[in-house]
Amino acid sequence: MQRTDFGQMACSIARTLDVIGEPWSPLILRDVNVGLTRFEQLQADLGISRKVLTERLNHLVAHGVLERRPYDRRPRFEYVLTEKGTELVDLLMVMVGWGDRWLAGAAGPPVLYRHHACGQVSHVELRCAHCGQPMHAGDVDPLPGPGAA
Amino acid sequence: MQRTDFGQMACSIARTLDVIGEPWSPLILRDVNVGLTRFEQLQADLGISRKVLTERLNHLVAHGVLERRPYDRRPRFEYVLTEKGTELVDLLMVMVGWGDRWLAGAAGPPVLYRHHACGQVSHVELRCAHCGQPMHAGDVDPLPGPGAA
DNA sequence: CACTTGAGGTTCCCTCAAGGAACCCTGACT
DNA sequence: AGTCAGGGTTCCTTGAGGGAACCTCAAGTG
Repeated sequence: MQRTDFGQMACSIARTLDVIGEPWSPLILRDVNVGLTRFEQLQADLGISRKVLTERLNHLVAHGVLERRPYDRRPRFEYVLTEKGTELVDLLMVMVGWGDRWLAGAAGPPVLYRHHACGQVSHVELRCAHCGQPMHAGDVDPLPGPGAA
Repeated sequence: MQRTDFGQMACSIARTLDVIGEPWSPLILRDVNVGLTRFEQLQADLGISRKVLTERLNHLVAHGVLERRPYDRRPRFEYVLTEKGTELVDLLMVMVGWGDRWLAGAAGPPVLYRHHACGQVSHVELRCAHCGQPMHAGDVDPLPGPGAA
């Protein structure tokens, strides 16, 4: 697929895409996050080619997003999110928010999320980690960082 | 690319991927967001094939994420973010946050962001739009929504 | 013991998308 | 009329995704 190597670019967006930018990868993480952790479960739920599923899982394991671990004395394995992978779920939640708002149509969102802390059906909002105020497209200025090219 | 049609799935993640899941699309949005709005600018900055760039721009325009508009009496066009597209930048900011944290390495992040409201270099944090408390992977329960399959 | 079963892949072929270079079209400028 | 630049389009080659068939290992069954 991606013949251009995004991982070498001096851009955190490109680097993130190098890890989860291939087709199916975010959907695999979504499924793993809700407990579909085995090869057969993922293949059945997604309808993905077994070959591609193998490639994606290996890639995600190689990048430390998933951990492959045995769950039986037989050669059976499940894939679980690492801490690195768990934090990627934030990205999925933002995708859900945008998709719900702009793509759900008249039928409404296919899934709702109840927030444990308040018990309400809600969605994510982006805030500044420093001051807690909203932080969106026009609210920041980019500056060259230490890892700039 | 994506031969499987994610747009038809009853999942906001899959639907979002149908819009911006193809290779290069998030990087195009990143560039447009920082003012690289013309075909030649995008092609030069990204190093993307002209053919693929054409396809991506048409796709993003067709989905209402970008607007193509003339900026000269000659047939010259620029691509600008719609409101729908501007809200997608949230997704990019979360990708930046994750990439900075997990992929930047010893060199540190290539770009820093100063938040207008507080003036500090900061990053985004996900909060519940209802109660304002943190909202991450384990903080929600999914429920079937009105648009469920 | 041989036989079956199921998870977790691997191999094969086919099609179509990405990369890349060359080419084209249009309107302004000289 | 000739040139130039922006914004594409066309063509070919390579390689990734889809899909079906096949393989392997260990446990369970008779």
